[in-house]
Amino acid sequence: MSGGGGSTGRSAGLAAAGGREPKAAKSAPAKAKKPAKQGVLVIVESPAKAKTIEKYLGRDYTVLASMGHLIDLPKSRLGVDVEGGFEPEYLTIRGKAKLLKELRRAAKKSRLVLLASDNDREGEAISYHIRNSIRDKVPDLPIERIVFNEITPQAIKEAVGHPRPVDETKVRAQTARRVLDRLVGYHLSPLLWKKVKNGLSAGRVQSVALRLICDREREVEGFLPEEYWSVEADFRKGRTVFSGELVSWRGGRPVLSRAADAEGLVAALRSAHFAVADIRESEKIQRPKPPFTTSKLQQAAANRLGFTSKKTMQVAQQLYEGVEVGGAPVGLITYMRTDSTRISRAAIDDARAYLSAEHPAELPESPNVYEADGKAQDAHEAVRPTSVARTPDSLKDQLSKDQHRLYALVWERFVASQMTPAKTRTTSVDVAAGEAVFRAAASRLVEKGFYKVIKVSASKEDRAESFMPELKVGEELARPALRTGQHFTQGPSRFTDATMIKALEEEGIGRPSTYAPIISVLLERYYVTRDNRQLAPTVLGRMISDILVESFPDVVEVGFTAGMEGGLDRVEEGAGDWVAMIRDFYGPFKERVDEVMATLQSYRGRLDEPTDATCEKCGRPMVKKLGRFGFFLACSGFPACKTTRSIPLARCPRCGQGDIVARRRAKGRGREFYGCTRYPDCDFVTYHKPTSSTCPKCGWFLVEKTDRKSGSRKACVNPACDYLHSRGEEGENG
DNA sequence: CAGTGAGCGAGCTTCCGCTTGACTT
Repeated sequence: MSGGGGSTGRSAGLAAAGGREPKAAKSAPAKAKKPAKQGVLVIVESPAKAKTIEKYLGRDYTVLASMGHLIDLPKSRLGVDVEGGFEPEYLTIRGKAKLLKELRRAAKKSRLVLLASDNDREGEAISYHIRNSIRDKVPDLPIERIVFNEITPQAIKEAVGHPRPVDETKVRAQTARRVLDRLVGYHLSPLLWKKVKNGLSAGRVQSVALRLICDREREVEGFLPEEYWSVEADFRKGRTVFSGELVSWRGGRPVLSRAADAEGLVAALRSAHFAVADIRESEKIQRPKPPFTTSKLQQAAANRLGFTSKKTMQVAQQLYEGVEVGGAPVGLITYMRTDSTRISRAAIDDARAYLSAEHPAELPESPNVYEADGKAQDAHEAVRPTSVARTPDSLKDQLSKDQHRLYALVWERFVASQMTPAKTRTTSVDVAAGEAVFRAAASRLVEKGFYKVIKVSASKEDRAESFMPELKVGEELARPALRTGQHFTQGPSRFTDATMIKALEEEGIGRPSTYAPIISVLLERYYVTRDNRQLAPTVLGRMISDILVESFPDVVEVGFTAGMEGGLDRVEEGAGDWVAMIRDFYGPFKERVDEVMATLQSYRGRLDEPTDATCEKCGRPMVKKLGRFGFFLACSGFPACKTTRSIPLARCPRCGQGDIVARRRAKGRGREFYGCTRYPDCDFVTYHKPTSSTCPKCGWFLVEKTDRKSGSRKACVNPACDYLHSRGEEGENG
């Protein structure tokens, strides 16, 4: 074990970080003897983790939580010495002073401090800042760093036995990351304040996310759907009916772009004989998916449960912190912010023990192993249940509906990941008729494998099974009923929470703790709207994106973060100097900022969108504006005429005079609801967002309703009307 | 399943990444 004050070393680059360089250990034993110091202080990030670890470590150890970073750049100014060596000005984060004081006081009473923040770049920085802070007050106290990648008694004890100094190269990489983000964000944002509107923001991550949404919108708008037709045949053998699709015509792929083409083909087959030409059987092995990372959890919860990323994280946090299970609160899942699919040996044993009792036939001989993604920082395990014995069913009464559904998702995914594959047998039959070939296929799950535990998380495709009668090659079939169908090619889809996070993760942009906030910030700034779960840019969002792409193309490029990460890796390997890295970027960047600031035209005032509403006071047209509380209508005669109104979403079906507008509870918080402008004369209200369509049955307007299975659909607001718009069956693939 | 109601109109804003409660200005 290295002695007290261990972590000295080459840290010239970090002198910036608060000027708290380790002083060459002064003669330590000079101090007057104090009461014998008891115990070891361990500092982790999360209080829930602290509680667990304290149990594993026993009496000699006190475990406290830092709740993330305690030291950071100031909020109200740049806080980076861009004239000098880019030294960051580090301060105690507002509101964290008390906590930091407590940590120092606890350190003073200890004989050793073990810094156990997360085993990644940010965690190293957290440890570094805490170490410096404690060292300022208690200079001679030994402070060491320990790391572990899973919360099991063995892993913790192992870690405690192998302390090391804080890794200052890693800290330098984090400093570079922090400073770069600050420089980008705090220079680009004021540019937008000046050119567009106060309060706006831009940054390395949010601006790329916005750009992706804007680029996609352009593709959606530019897409021209093309009409095409299909021909299907409903064959019959005995009592079984099976369908085949036309796949070949005169030796090639059929091209049916008009109804007449399809009908002509059907006519040509009028006198054809239908006979089985080919039968093929194939088997497909489907392996279970790896356990959840944060990103995959958010995607699955969005797709299966209709949760936003934000909601997923809120509910996951509840499961992590614990729910009363037979008296004491028990953490039901492991830490929910992770980029790893790794699973501890103990958890694998837990799953295998459960499976050998419940599903012995689906227990593989050896555990399934999921390779860590190369990019993962891997500080935590995958998201999994803390005990497989706590099945979703057994917890049903103790959890809220949302908690239960999310827990089931996590549980099923993890247990399935340690089970045998599923096997599907597909029978594909070609039926020839004249110059046409129809193909019918049926799939059957011949070995259920991991699907035995997939219930809540099963998709429609998972459940689908189809049947095919016994057939022989050459066998003649009765003339089938032929159906033609009109289709249109499907264009690109707008991003949803799920696909946005997937795209960001694939590009290495953002971290598990930031995926949900990225989407939230775009919504809060009114850059983006989320309707029917789809993310679409507002006029403002496009304007911002266009300005940034035009003026700072490299920064809002998806590859920018990857380039930064490359630089950080070199810093971490000791091959690069973080100050040089920042200087190389900042020089040209700042020059460009100044240039744009001086030359770019102002977009202020161009934000107002014309509408066809007229001001009831002066008759001038009204425009759509963005205010502190969102969009509203204002008279274009402002400031001469100060009329404002909320944006009408529909005509009130109850009184027929008022408009339905979006409202929020006092103080701006709470869920949005939609009520009549004539309140309190008319008290019509709904929590469902109005659409522009009217009900074909009763004439009231339709609203968006979220449907657990298939996303959202339109339904009539009229409680006395049962109209439900059924979604088309298109868009099934992808 | 239940759950509900102002005013916005120039002024101090903003980044990314860690983590949870919340001092009273």
